[in-house]
Amino acid sequence: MSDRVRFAPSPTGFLHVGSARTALFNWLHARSTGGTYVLRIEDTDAERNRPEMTEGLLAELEWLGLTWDEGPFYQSQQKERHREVVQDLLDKELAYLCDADNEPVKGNQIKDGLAVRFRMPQGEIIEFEDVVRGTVSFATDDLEDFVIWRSNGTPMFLLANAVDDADMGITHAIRGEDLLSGVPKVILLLNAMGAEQPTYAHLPLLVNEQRKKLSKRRDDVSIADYRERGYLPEAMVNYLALLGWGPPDDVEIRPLEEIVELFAIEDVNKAAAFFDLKKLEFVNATHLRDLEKNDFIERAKPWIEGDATPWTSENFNQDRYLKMVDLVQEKLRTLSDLPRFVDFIFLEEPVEDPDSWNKAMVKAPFASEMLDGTFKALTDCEWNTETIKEAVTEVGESLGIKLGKAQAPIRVAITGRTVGPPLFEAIALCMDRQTVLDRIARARSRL
RNA sequence: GCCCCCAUCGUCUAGCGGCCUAGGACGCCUGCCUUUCACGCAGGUAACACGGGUUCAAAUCCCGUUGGGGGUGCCA
Repeated sequence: MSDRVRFAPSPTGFLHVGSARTALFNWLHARSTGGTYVLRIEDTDAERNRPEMTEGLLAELEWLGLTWDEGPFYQSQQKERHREVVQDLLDKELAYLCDADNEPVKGNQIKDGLAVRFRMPQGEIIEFEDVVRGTVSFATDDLEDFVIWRSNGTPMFLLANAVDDADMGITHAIRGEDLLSGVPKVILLLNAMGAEQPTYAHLPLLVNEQRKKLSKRRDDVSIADYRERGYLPEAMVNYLALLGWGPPDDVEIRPLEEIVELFAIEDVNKAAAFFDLKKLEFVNATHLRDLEKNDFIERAKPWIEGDATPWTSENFNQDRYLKMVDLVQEKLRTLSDLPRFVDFIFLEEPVEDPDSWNKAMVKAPFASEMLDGTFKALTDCEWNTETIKEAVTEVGESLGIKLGKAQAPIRVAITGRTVGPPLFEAIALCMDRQTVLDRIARARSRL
């Protein structure tokens, strides 16, 4: 029989990077073993459960390419089944009723206003084999009776989780280590139901710089935010796969299809992993660079066409943009970097970066001579990359400075920044002479 | 407090008793290239937490210590 795994998030309204990693590892296990990947929404907490909360979750999973084979199933729809199991446990006296003060109440019938607690056996050792952690064991003496049915008539997570996994024939429970200590209770529940227990695999937690579990409150954990900040889904899953697992051939940057071939849940390691934005940026930049040009253009559209662009749609020029793509694609770390690499060709005046101005103009004693000389040289030269480069080079040489330094004031005058695309190509291909001369003159007048 | 888990460069990892004077990647530093750079290339920095065992041999096995994390809800 083939493996059945599930990703079982609670509907918190967005997809967390830690959850995404769990989803990914489940998905990888299913795909690499020919198993089935089920999506189940654990929405037993009625107060927090609103249908729109799951929409974003599903959208982000699809964006990442982690599509499911079955589901989404909603745990809340199994309520009657859950009730049946709880009642059965009451009948067998493996559970008991209790009131709001946790005082036991006589009776063996589920009743509104009363919760149901599972009776923890004494003197037992619960032991299980975790695929990533090895043998793990708990003494029931350290565990307490726990609620399986709320007084408001809804099942608790442990109960619903155990019942649903059993009913759905889940063979492998792959999830975060934060759920490890709940396992003995689930095993007790499964035993009481006479159900088989799945194989467990507890993934190492994703942590922040303080080595604490990534949290919604203090850390950037929303997959949607990363999407909006210009990260590619293939980069996200690629990076996430590297947290807690490593490719046997040391090739880290690669497509998901290859990771599927190499992945094995047994190879996942135990230690918590720091979510390193720097490395994510590197992975993203690499995937961005590897994009075929048309694909890049397609993916970049939201950053080029929306209302949020620094230029107006009338000033945008598609032909010039397409020429710029060749010059900037390899330099970007995220797609959100794109606008500021190309904005100067579409704006009336370049955006002025104060640091750049200070560095290339104020602190460079030759800045005004460079601007004057270049203005003159560009007034009547031919308009192509080589002649423009030559002109700037010559002006620089006449002042005794190399091109690297000489181009800086020109770059800042025209683009507003010291960092940007190759300057002469951008000017020759995407700007007209008058605009360039105007910008040089304007910068000169401000020195 | 109690229970559970974890421990290789700053970070992510390779290593599963000898191939390890510990490999790769990110970051950082240096140099080269050069039209800036967030591109490329070549180098460099840097780790087996500590203490006991076991063994001819330990990063790899065992025990302890220390450190870190997680869990201990009528949240999931």
